[in-house]
Amino acid sequence: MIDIKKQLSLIRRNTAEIIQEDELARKIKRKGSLKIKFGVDPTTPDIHLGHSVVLLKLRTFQDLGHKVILLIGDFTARIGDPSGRVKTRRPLSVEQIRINARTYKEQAFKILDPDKTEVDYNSRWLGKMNFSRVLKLTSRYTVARMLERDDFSLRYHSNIPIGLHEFLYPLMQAYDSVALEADVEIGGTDQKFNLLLGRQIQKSYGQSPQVIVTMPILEGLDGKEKMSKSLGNYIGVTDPPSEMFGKIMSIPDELIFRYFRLVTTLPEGEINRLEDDFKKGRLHPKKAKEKLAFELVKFYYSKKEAEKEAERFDAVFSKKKIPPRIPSYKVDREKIEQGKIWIVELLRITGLAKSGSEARRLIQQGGVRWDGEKIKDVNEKLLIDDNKHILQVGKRRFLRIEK
RNA sequence: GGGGAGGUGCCAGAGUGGCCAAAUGGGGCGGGCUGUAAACCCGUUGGCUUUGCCUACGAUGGUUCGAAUCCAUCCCUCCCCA
Repeated sequence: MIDIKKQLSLIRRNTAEIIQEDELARKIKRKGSLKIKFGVDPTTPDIHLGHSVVLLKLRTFQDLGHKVILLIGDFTARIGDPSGRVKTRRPLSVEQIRINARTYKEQAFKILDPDKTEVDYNSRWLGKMNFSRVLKLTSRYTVARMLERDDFSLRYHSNIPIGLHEFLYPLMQAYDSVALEADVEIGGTDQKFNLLLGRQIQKSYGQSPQVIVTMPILEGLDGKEKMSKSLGNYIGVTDPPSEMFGKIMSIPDELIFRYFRLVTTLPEGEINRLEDDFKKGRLHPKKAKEKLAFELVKFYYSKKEAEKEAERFDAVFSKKKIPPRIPSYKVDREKIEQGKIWIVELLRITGLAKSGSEARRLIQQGGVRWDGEKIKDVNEKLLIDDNKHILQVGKRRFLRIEK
Protein backbone atom coordinates (compact mmCIF):
# COMPACT_ATOMS: atom_id res chain seq x y z
CA MET A 1 0.00 0.00 0.00
CA ILE A 2 1.18 3.47 -0.84
CA ASP A 3 2.07 5.62 2.12
CA ILE A 4 -1.00 7.33 3.58
CA LYS A 5 0.55 10.77 3.76
CA LYS A 6 1.48 10.54 0.12
CA GLN A 7 -1.98 9.32 -0.79
CA LEU A 8 -3.66 12.13 1.07
CA SER A 9 -1.53 14.75 -0.55
CA LEU A 10 -2.37 13.44 -4.01
CA ILE A 11 -6.04 13.14 -3.19
CA ARG A 12 -6.17 16.59 -1.65
CA ARG A 13 -4.70 18.29 -4.70
CA ASN A 14 -7.17 20.70 -6.35
CA THR A 15 -10.14 19.49 -4.33
CA ALA A 16 -12.66 22.03 -3.15
CA GLU A 17 -13.31 20.20 0.09
CA ILE A 18 -12.84 16.89 1.84
CA ILE A 19 -15.22 15.95 4.63
CA GLN A 20 -13.52 14.67 6.75
CA GLU A 21 -9.92 14.20 5.89
CA ASP A 22 -9.04 12.40 9.10
CA GLU A 23 -11.86 9.96 8.49
CA LEU A 24 -10.40 9.30 5.08
CA ALA A 25 -7.02 8.58 6.58
CA ARG A 26 -8.58 6.17 9.07
CA LYS A 27 -10.57 4.40 6.39
CA ILE A 28 -7.48 3.90 4.26
CA LYS A 29 -5.54 2.66 7.24
CA ARG A 30 -8.28 0.22 8.16
CA LYS A 31 -9.31 -1.12 4.76
CA GLY A 32 -6.45 -0.39 2.39
CA SER A 33 -8.56 -0.26 -0.71
CA LEU A 34 -11.68 1.89 -0.61
CA LYS A 35 -14.89 1.94 -2.60
CA ILE A 36 -15.17 5.26 -4.32
CA LYS A 37 -18.64 6.05 -5.50
CA PHE A 38 -19.28 8.32 -8.42
CA GLY A 39 -22.83 8.77 -9.56
CA VAL A 40 -23.54 9.56 -13.15
CA ASP A 41 -26.70 11.09 -14.40
CA PRO A 42 -27.23 9.60 -17.84
CA THR A 43 -29.33 12.50 -19.02
CA THR A 44 -26.38 14.17 -20.72
CA PRO A 45 -24.19 11.54 -22.30
CA ASP A 46 -21.46 13.76 -23.64
CA ILE A 47 -18.57 14.17 -21.28
CA HIS A 48 -16.75 17.47 -21.38
CA LEU A 49 -13.77 18.89 -19.57
CA GLY A 50 -16.02 19.94 -16.71
CA HIS A 51 -16.80 16.32 -15.98
CA SER A 52 -13.20 15.40 -16.49
CA VAL A 53 -12.24 17.29 -13.33
CA VAL A 54 -13.96 14.67 -11.22
CA LEU A 55 -12.97 11.79 -13.47
CA LEU A 56 -9.32 12.73 -13.21
CA LYS A 57 -9.60 12.69 -9.44
CA LEU A 58 -11.16 9.26 -9.64
CA ARG A 59 -8.25 8.22 -11.77
CA THR A 60 -5.95 9.34 -8.99
CA PHE A 61 -7.85 7.14 -6.57
CA GLN A 62 -7.49 4.22 -8.96
CA ASP A 63 -3.79 4.80 -9.34
CA LEU A 64 -3.53 4.65 -5.57
CA GLY A 65 -5.19 1.24 -5.59
CA HIS A 66 -8.77 2.12 -4.76
CA LYS A 67 -11.82 0.84 -6.52
CA VAL A 68 -14.11 3.17 -8.39
CA ILE A 69 -17.78 2.43 -8.71
CA LEU A 70 -19.28 4.20 -11.65
CA LEU A 71 -22.88 4.29 -10.66
CA ILE A 72 -25.19 4.89 -13.55
CA GLY A 73 -28.28 6.57 -12.22
CA ASP A 74 -30.60 4.88 -14.63
CA PHE A 75 -33.40 5.00 -12.10
CA THR A 76 -32.78 8.49 -10.77
CA ALA A 77 -32.49 9.77 -14.33
CA ARG A 78 -36.21 9.38 -14.56
CA ILE A 79 -36.42 12.24 -12.09
CA GLY A 80 -33.36 14.27 -12.91
CA ASP A 81 -31.10 15.91 -10.39
CA PRO A 82 -32.55 19.23 -9.28
CA SER A 83 -29.10 20.46 -8.19
CA GLY A 84 -28.50 23.93 -9.51
CA ARG A 85 -31.57 23.73 -11.64
CA VAL A 86 -34.15 26.40 -12.12
CA LYS A 87 -36.54 24.16 -13.91
CA THR A 88 -37.89 20.69 -13.47
CA ARG A 89 -36.21 18.34 -15.86
CA ARG A 90 -38.10 16.44 -18.44
CA PRO A 91 -37.92 12.74 -17.74
CA LEU A 92 -36.12 10.57 -20.26
CA SER A 93 -37.29 7.35 -21.77
CA VAL A 94 -35.79 4.11 -20.56
CA GLU A 95 -34.33 3.50 -23.98
CA GLN A 96 -32.68 6.89 -24.15
CA ILE A 97 -31.19 6.40 -20.70
CA ARG A 98 -29.71 3.10 -21.79
CA ILE A 99 -28.08 4.63 -24.86
CA ASN A 100 -26.75 7.57 -22.87
CA ALA A 101 -25.31 5.30 -20.22
CA ARG A 102 -23.39 3.36 -22.80
CA THR A 103 -22.01 6.47 -24.41
CA TYR A 104 -21.03 7.82 -21.03
CA LYS A 105 -19.15 4.68 -20.12
CA GLU A 106 -17.20 4.68 -23.36
CA GLN A 107 -16.19 8.27 -22.89
CA ALA A 108 -15.36 7.92 -19.21
CA PHE A 109 -12.86 5.21 -20.05
CA LYS A 110 -10.80 7.75 -21.90
CA ILE A 111 -9.84 8.82 -18.41
CA LEU A 112 -10.61 5.96 -16.06
CA ASP A 113 -8.90 2.60 -15.92
CA PRO A 114 -11.57 0.09 -16.96
CA ASP A 115 -9.89 -2.68 -14.97
CA LYS A 116 -10.30 -0.77 -11.76
CA THR A 117 -13.81 0.41 -12.43
CA GLU A 118 -16.99 -1.34 -11.51
CA VAL A 119 -20.12 -0.22 -13.27
CA ASP A 120 -23.42 -0.48 -11.46
CA TYR A 121 -26.98 0.72 -11.99
CA ASN A 122 -29.19 2.10 -9.27
CA SER A 123 -32.33 0.64 -10.76
CA ARG A 124 -30.95 -2.58 -9.30
CA TRP A 125 -32.11 -1.54 -5.83
CA LEU A 126 -34.26 1.54 -6.33
CA GLY A 127 -36.43 -0.31 -8.81
CA LYS A 128 -37.33 -2.79 -6.11
CA MET A 129 -38.18 -0.31 -3.39
CA ASN A 130 -41.77 -0.63 -2.32
CA PHE A 131 -43.76 2.18 -0.85
CA SER A 132 -43.16 1.30 2.76
CA ARG A 133 -39.42 1.32 2.23
CA VAL A 134 -39.71 4.64 0.45
CA LEU A 135 -41.58 5.99 3.45
CA LYS A 136 -38.91 4.71 5.77
CA LEU A 137 -36.32 6.56 3.73
CA THR A 138 -38.27 9.79 3.40
CA SER A 139 -39.04 9.94 7.09
CA ARG A 140 -35.39 10.58 7.78
CA TYR A 141 -35.37 14.04 6.39
CA THR A 142 -37.46 17.16 6.75
CA VAL A 143 -39.07 19.58 4.37
CA ALA A 144 -37.47 22.55 6.06
CA ARG A 145 -33.99 21.15 5.60
CA MET A 146 -34.72 20.29 2.02
CA LEU A 147 -35.82 23.87 1.41
CA GLU A 148 -32.54 25.15 2.83
CA ARG A 149 -30.88 24.12 -0.36
CA ASP A 150 -29.97 27.07 -2.50
CA ASP A 151 -31.55 25.80 -5.66
CA PHE A 152 -34.79 24.81 -3.99
CA SER A 153 -35.05 27.93 -1.93
CA LEU A 154 -34.34 30.06 -4.97
CA ARG A 155 -37.08 28.36 -6.89
CA TYR A 156 -39.40 28.47 -3.94
CA HIS A 157 -38.93 32.18 -3.40
CA SER A 158 -39.12 33.12 -7.03
CA ASN A 159 -42.34 31.23 -7.44
CA ILE A 160 -40.91 28.62 -9.74
CA PRO A 161 -42.49 25.21 -9.33
CA ILE A 162 -40.73 22.41 -7.50
CA GLY A 163 -42.00 18.96 -8.24
CA LEU A 164 -42.58 16.85 -5.16
CA HIS A 165 -40.64 14.04 -6.77
CA GLU A 166 -37.63 16.35 -6.95
CA PHE A 167 -37.43 16.25 -3.19
CA LEU A 168 -36.88 12.56 -3.50
CA TYR A 169 -33.85 12.80 -5.69
CA PRO A 170 -31.27 13.60 -3.02
CA LEU A 171 -32.70 10.88 -0.84
CA MET A 172 -32.41 8.35 -3.60
CA GLN A 173 -28.85 9.35 -4.28
CA ALA A 174 -28.15 9.06 -0.59
CA TYR A 175 -29.68 5.64 -0.51
CA ASP A 176 -27.36 4.59 -3.32
CA SER A 177 -24.50 5.10 -0.92
CA VAL A 178 -26.22 2.80 1.55
CA ALA A 179 -26.77 0.14 -1.10
CA LEU A 180 -23.16 0.32 -2.21
CA GLU A 181 -21.68 0.82 1.24
CA ALA A 182 -19.57 3.55 -0.25
CA ASP A 183 -16.46 4.68 1.59
CA VAL A 184 -16.05 7.84 -0.39
CA GLU A 185 -18.34 9.73 -2.69
CA ILE A 186 -17.04 12.31 -5.07
CA GLY A 187 -18.75 15.03 -7.04
CA GLY A 188 -18.71 18.66 -7.99
CA THR A 189 -19.24 21.30 -5.33
CA ASP A 190 -22.78 21.64 -6.64
CA GLN A 191 -23.32 18.14 -5.33
CA LYS A 192 -22.33 18.94 -1.78
CA PHE A 193 -25.83 18.81 -0.40
CA ASN A 194 -26.59 15.46 -1.98
CA LEU A 195 -23.27 14.05 -0.86
CA LEU A 196 -23.74 15.21 2.70
CA LEU A 197 -27.18 13.71 2.78
CA GLY A 198 -25.54 10.44 1.83
CA ARG A 199 -23.53 10.59 5.02
CA GLN A 200 -26.55 11.24 7.13
CA ILE A 201 -28.64 8.50 5.58
CA GLN A 202 -25.81 6.00 5.81
CA LYS A 203 -25.51 6.75 9.49
CA SER A 204 -29.19 6.28 10.04
CA TYR A 205 -28.94 2.92 8.31
CA GLY A 206 -26.16 1.98 10.67
CA GLN A 207 -23.26 2.42 8.28
CA SER A 208 -20.06 4.31 8.65
CA PRO A 209 -20.59 7.59 6.80
CA GLN A 210 -18.85 8.13 3.51
CA VAL A 211 -16.13 10.67 3.14
CA ILE A 212 -17.05 13.27 0.63
CA VAL A 213 -14.71 14.84 -1.84
CA THR A 214 -15.91 17.80 -3.84
CA MET A 215 -14.18 19.18 -6.88
CA PRO A 216 -14.43 22.73 -8.16
CA ILE A 217 -16.84 23.45 -10.95
CA LEU A 218 -14.97 24.33 -14.07
CA GLU A 219 -15.89 27.52 -15.88
CA GLY A 220 -16.69 27.20 -19.54
CA LEU A 221 -15.15 28.96 -22.51
CA ASP A 222 -16.86 32.21 -21.61
CA GLY A 223 -15.06 32.25 -18.29
CA LYS A 224 -18.24 33.02 -16.40
CA GLU A 225 -20.79 30.27 -16.47
CA LYS A 226 -20.00 26.72 -15.53
CA MET A 227 -19.07 24.52 -18.43
CA SER A 228 -22.13 22.84 -19.79
CA LYS A 229 -23.39 21.49 -22.99
CA SER A 230 -26.63 23.41 -22.88
CA LEU A 231 -24.76 26.68 -22.53
CA GLY A 232 -22.59 25.73 -25.47
CA ASN A 233 -19.42 26.77 -23.66
CA TYR A 234 -17.83 23.37 -23.42
CA ILE A 235 -15.00 21.28 -24.76
CA GLY A 236 -16.08 17.71 -25.24
CA VAL A 237 -13.66 14.86 -24.68
CA THR A 238 -14.74 13.57 -28.06
CA ASP A 239 -14.27 16.91 -29.78
CA PRO A 240 -11.95 16.48 -32.74
CA PRO A 241 -8.37 17.62 -32.05
CA SER A 242 -8.72 20.81 -34.02
CA GLU A 243 -11.82 21.83 -32.10
CA MET A 244 -10.22 21.01 -28.81
CA PHE A 245 -7.14 23.00 -29.62
CA GLY A 246 -9.06 25.94 -31.00
CA LYS A 247 -11.51 26.14 -28.15
CA ILE A 248 -8.72 26.22 -25.60
CA MET A 249 -7.14 29.10 -27.46
CA SER A 250 -10.32 31.08 -26.94
CA ILE A 251 -10.57 30.79 -23.16
CA PRO A 252 -10.00 33.93 -21.12
CA ASP A 253 -6.47 34.34 -19.81
CA GLU A 254 -7.57 34.19 -16.20
CA LEU A 255 -8.58 30.60 -16.69
CA ILE A 256 -5.33 29.26 -18.08
CA PHE A 257 -3.86 27.91 -14.89
CA ARG A 258 -7.13 26.81 -13.46
CA TYR A 259 -7.46 24.65 -16.53
CA PHE A 260 -3.90 23.42 -16.24
CA ARG A 261 -4.59 22.26 -12.70
CA LEU A 262 -8.05 20.87 -13.16
CA VAL A 263 -8.04 19.24 -16.55
CA THR A 264 -4.49 18.22 -17.34
CA THR A 265 -2.29 15.60 -15.77
CA LEU A 266 0.82 17.72 -15.78
CA PRO A 267 2.83 17.47 -12.55
CA GLU A 268 2.09 20.22 -10.08
CA GLY A 269 5.69 21.41 -10.00
CA GLU A 270 5.70 22.03 -13.71
CA ILE A 271 2.43 23.92 -13.58
CA ASN A 272 3.77 26.10 -10.79
CA ARG A 273 6.87 26.89 -12.83
CA LEU A 274 4.77 27.84 -15.85
CA GLU A 275 2.55 30.00 -13.73
CA ASP A 276 5.52 31.74 -12.21
CA ASP A 277 6.91 32.52 -15.66
CA PHE A 278 3.51 33.71 -16.73
CA LYS A 279 3.15 36.06 -13.80
CA LYS A 280 6.60 37.48 -14.30
CA GLY A 281 5.89 38.12 -17.95
CA ARG A 282 8.39 35.56 -19.21
CA LEU A 283 5.62 33.47 -20.71
CA HIS A 284 3.20 35.10 -23.12
CA PRO A 285 -0.44 34.20 -22.42
CA LYS A 286 -0.84 32.89 -25.93
CA LYS A 287 2.15 30.59 -25.49
CA ALA A 288 0.75 29.36 -22.21
CA LYS A 289 -2.54 28.60 -23.85
CA GLU A 290 -0.82 26.80 -26.68
CA LYS A 291 0.91 24.63 -24.15
CA LEU A 292 -2.41 23.91 -22.47
CA ALA A 293 -4.09 23.08 -25.75
CA PHE A 294 -1.15 20.88 -26.67
CA GLU A 295 -1.33 18.94 -23.43
CA LEU A 296 -5.02 18.31 -23.79
CA VAL A 297 -4.88 17.09 -27.35
CA LYS A 298 -1.95 14.93 -26.35
CA PHE A 299 -3.94 13.43 -23.49
CA TYR A 300 -7.08 12.71 -25.44
CA TYR A 301 -5.42 11.86 -28.75
CA SER A 302 -1.68 11.70 -29.17
CA LYS A 303 1.47 13.74 -29.15
CA LYS A 304 1.52 13.58 -32.91
CA GLU A 305 -1.97 15.01 -33.21
CA ALA A 306 -1.08 17.71 -30.74
CA GLU A 307 1.93 18.74 -32.77
CA LYS A 308 -0.13 18.81 -35.92
CA GLU A 309 -2.75 20.99 -34.32
CA ALA A 310 -0.25 23.43 -32.94
CA GLU A 311 1.17 23.87 -36.39
CA ARG A 312 -2.21 24.12 -38.00
CA PHE A 313 -3.37 26.73 -35.53
CA ASP A 314 -0.37 28.87 -36.15
CA ALA A 315 -0.87 28.68 -39.90
CA VAL A 316 -4.56 29.38 -39.93
CA PHE A 317 -4.94 31.97 -37.25
CA SER A 318 -1.61 33.63 -36.86
CA LYS A 319 -0.64 33.55 -40.51
CA LYS A 320 -4.24 33.58 -41.73
CA LYS A 321 -3.78 30.75 -44.14
CA ILE A 322 -6.36 28.25 -45.11
CA PRO A 323 -6.18 25.21 -42.86
CA PRO A 324 -4.54 22.12 -44.31
CA ARG A 325 -7.33 19.76 -43.46
CA ILE A 326 -10.88 20.85 -44.13
CA PRO A 327 -13.95 18.71 -44.21
CA SER A 328 -15.38 18.52 -47.67
CA TYR A 329 -18.90 18.70 -48.89
CA LYS A 330 -20.20 17.17 -52.07
CA VAL A 331 -22.84 19.25 -53.72
CA ASP A 332 -25.86 17.37 -54.89
CA ARG A 333 -26.11 17.40 -58.70
CA GLU A 334 -29.71 18.50 -58.60
CA LYS A 335 -28.72 21.63 -56.73
CA ILE A 336 -26.44 22.74 -59.52
CA GLU A 337 -27.98 24.69 -62.36
CA GLN A 338 -25.87 25.35 -65.42
CA GLY A 339 -22.80 24.55 -63.40
CA LYS A 340 -23.64 27.07 -60.74
CA ILE A 341 -25.20 27.25 -57.32
CA TRP A 342 -26.72 30.17 -55.48
CA ILE A 343 -24.59 31.18 -52.52
CA VAL A 344 -27.51 31.40 -50.08
CA GLU A 345 -28.60 27.91 -51.05
CA LEU A 346 -25.10 26.56 -50.64
CA LEU A 347 -24.70 28.04 -47.17
CA ARG A 348 -27.96 26.52 -46.13
CA ILE A 349 -27.50 23.01 -47.46
CA THR A 350 -24.02 22.79 -46.00
CA GLY A 351 -25.35 23.80 -42.61
CA LEU A 352 -23.00 26.76 -42.38
CA ALA A 353 -26.13 28.87 -42.01
CA LYS A 354 -29.24 27.65 -40.30
CA SER A 355 -31.60 29.41 -42.67
CA GLY A 356 -31.62 31.41 -45.84
CA SER A 357 -32.12 34.55 -43.84
CA GLU A 358 -29.09 33.83 -41.74
CA ALA A 359 -27.09 33.14 -44.88
CA ARG A 360 -28.07 36.51 -46.30
CA ARG A 361 -27.19 38.21 -43.08
CA LEU A 362 -23.76 36.61 -43.02
CA ILE A 363 -23.10 37.78 -46.57
CA GLN A 364 -24.33 41.28 -45.92
CA GLN A 365 -22.06 41.52 -42.92
CA GLY A 366 -19.05 40.43 -44.88
CA GLY A 367 -18.61 37.09 -43.16
CA VAL A 368 -18.56 34.84 -46.19
CA ARG A 369 -15.62 34.07 -48.44
CA TRP A 370 -15.33 31.93 -51.56
CA ASP A 371 -11.76 30.90 -52.35
CA GLY A 372 -10.62 33.71 -50.11
CA GLU A 373 -12.67 36.38 -51.87
CA LYS A 374 -15.30 38.17 -49.85
CA ILE A 375 -18.77 37.69 -51.28
CA LYS A 376 -20.70 40.92 -51.45
CA ASP A 377 -23.87 40.06 -53.32
CA VAL A 378 -26.54 37.80 -51.89
CA ASN A 379 -27.59 36.88 -55.38
CA GLU A 380 -24.15 35.62 -56.31
CA LYS A 381 -24.09 32.32 -58.17
CA LEU A 382 -21.00 30.24 -57.68
CA LEU A 383 -19.37 28.15 -60.34
CA ILE A 384 -18.99 24.56 -59.24
CA ASP A 385 -16.43 22.93 -61.52
CA ASP A 386 -13.96 20.10 -61.19
CA ASN A 387 -11.73 22.21 -58.99
CA LYS A 388 -12.23 22.21 -55.29
CA HIS A 389 -13.34 25.46 -53.79
CA ILE A 390 -13.10 26.75 -50.28
CA LEU A 391 -16.14 28.22 -48.58
CA GLN A 392 -15.44 30.16 -45.43
CA VAL A 393 -17.88 31.52 -42.90
CA GLY A 394 -16.66 33.76 -40.14
CA LYS A 395 -13.10 33.35 -39.04
CA ARG A 396 -13.00 29.72 -38.30
CA ARG A 397 -15.45 27.70 -40.32
CA PHE A 398 -14.17 26.27 -43.55
CA LEU A 399 -15.62 23.80 -45.98
CA ARG A 400 -14.18 22.32 -49.13
CA ILE A 401 -16.83 22.28 -51.81
CA GLU A 402 -16.78 19.78 -54.63
CA LYS A 403 -19.25 18.27 -56.99
C1' G B 1 -62.67 24.50 -1.53
C1' G B 2 -62.46 30.35 -1.56
C1' G B 3 -59.81 34.80 -3.18
C1' G B 4 -55.85 37.14 -6.06
C1' A B 5 -51.70 37.47 -9.77
C1' G B 6 -49.74 35.69 -14.16
C1' G B 7 -48.20 32.75 -18.99
C1' U B 8 -44.67 37.60 -24.73
C1' G B 9 -38.89 36.12 -29.09
C1' C B 10 -32.71 31.92 -26.77
C1' C B 11 -33.27 34.29 -21.62
C1' A B 12 -34.92 38.44 -18.69
C1' G B 13 -38.55 42.00 -19.47
C1' A B 14 -41.73 46.32 -21.89
C1' G B 15 -46.07 46.64 -24.64
C1' U B 16 -52.93 46.72 -22.81
C1' G B 17 -57.13 47.77 -30.25
C1' G B 18 -53.89 50.01 -35.73
C1' C B 19 -47.40 53.60 -35.75
C1' C B 20 -45.73 45.67 -33.36
C1' A B 21 -41.79 40.80 -36.32
C1' A B 22 -42.91 43.42 -31.01
C1' A B 23 -38.96 48.70 -26.77
C1' U B 24 -34.70 47.74 -23.56
C1' G B 25 -30.91 44.58 -21.45
C1' G B 26 -28.27 39.87 -21.53
C1' G B 27 -26.67 35.99 -24.63
C1' G B 28 -25.58 34.45 -29.76
C1' C B 29 -23.75 35.60 -34.58
C1' G B 30 -20.85 38.84 -38.18
C1' G B 31 -17.25 42.90 -38.68
C1' G B 32 -13.10 46.14 -36.43
C1' C B 33 -8.89 46.14 -32.82
C1' U B 34 -5.92 41.84 -30.86
C1' G B 35 -3.01 36.93 -28.98
C1' U B 36 -9.51 33.01 -32.13
C1' A B 37 -7.88 36.48 -24.45
C1' A B 38 -10.20 40.49 -21.88
C1' A B 39 -11.98 45.41 -22.60
C1' C B 40 -13.91 48.46 -26.31
C1' C B 41 -16.46 50.03 -31.06
C1' C B 42 -19.99 48.93 -35.21
C1' G B 43 -23.75 45.83 -37.25
C1' U B 44 -27.23 41.90 -36.71
C1' U B 45 -30.50 38.40 -34.13
C1' G B 46 -38.60 34.41 -36.77
C1' G B 47 -38.96 32.33 -41.83
C1' C B 48 -39.28 32.81 -47.23
C1' U B 49 -38.67 32.76 -54.03
C1' U B 50 -36.51 39.43 -49.12
C1' U B 51 -38.38 46.88 -51.88
C1' G B 52 -42.94 42.26 -50.62
C1' C B 53 -45.16 37.95 -48.38
C1' C B 54 -45.97 34.15 -44.49
C1' U B 55 -45.97 32.41 -39.44
C1' A B 56 -45.74 34.23 -34.37
C1' C B 57 -47.10 36.96 -28.06
C1' G B 58 -49.99 29.42 -23.36
C1' A B 59 -54.31 26.61 -26.49
C1' U B 60 -58.91 26.90 -29.05
C1' G B 61 -62.91 29.71 -30.67
C1' G B 62 -65.22 34.67 -30.99
C1' U B 63 -65.87 40.37 -31.36
C1' U B 64 -63.69 43.94 -34.88
C1' C B 65 -62.23 46.90 -41.15
C1' G B 66 -58.01 45.59 -37.80
C1' A B 67 -56.05 41.83 -31.66
C1' A B 68 -50.02 40.27 -28.12
C1' U B 69 -53.70 43.83 -26.60
C1' C B 70 -61.18 43.00 -25.90
C1' C B 71 -64.64 38.45 -24.84
C1' A B 72 -65.48 32.99 -23.91
C1' U B 73 -63.74 28.22 -22.84
C1' C B 74 -59.65 25.25 -21.71
C1' C B 75 -54.45 24.13 -20.12
C1' C B 76 -50.37 25.54 -16.98
C1' U B 77 -47.79 28.34 -12.88
C1' C B 78 -47.43 31.30 -8.50
C1' C B 79 -49.33 33.83 -3.94
C1' C B 80 -52.88 34.31 0.24
C1' C B 81 -56.75 31.86 3.07
C1' A B 82 -58.92 26.92 4.40
